[in-house]
Amino acid sequence: MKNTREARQRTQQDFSERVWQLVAAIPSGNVATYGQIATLAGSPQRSRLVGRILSHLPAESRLPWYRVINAQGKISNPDPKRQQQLLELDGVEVKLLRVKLRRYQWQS
DNA sequence: CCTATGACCATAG
DNA sequence: CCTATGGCCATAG
Repeated sequence: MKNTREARQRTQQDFSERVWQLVAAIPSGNVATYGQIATLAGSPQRSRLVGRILSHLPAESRLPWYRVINAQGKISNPDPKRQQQLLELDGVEVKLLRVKLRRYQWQS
């Protein structure tokens, strides 16, 4: 298995596509964690990259990025107000930027 | 190459 | 509950 720049980019592209696919599959009313998405996408170590990928979505994207929060159940988006509002439209309770994972975490 | 910086995470105190 | 720490990975300078 050669390790060319192209090959590396391809695997990262694959990862991104899986992330998009998985995020799109999170049902309304549920949330997932960055680590959960990374694990389901096949790379448990890349939770950080999941956040990066979501942060780079085009503004007009219809992907429900706001359904992804951190492992503590907390919104870690630097601009959390919009995310909280969108989650509440889903019927998810948010208190002090926090969601009860026990209740809302996506059981994939 | 090295350092700094993230929408992260688990663990320890 | 909080902060600190070490680990992780990709990108930018």
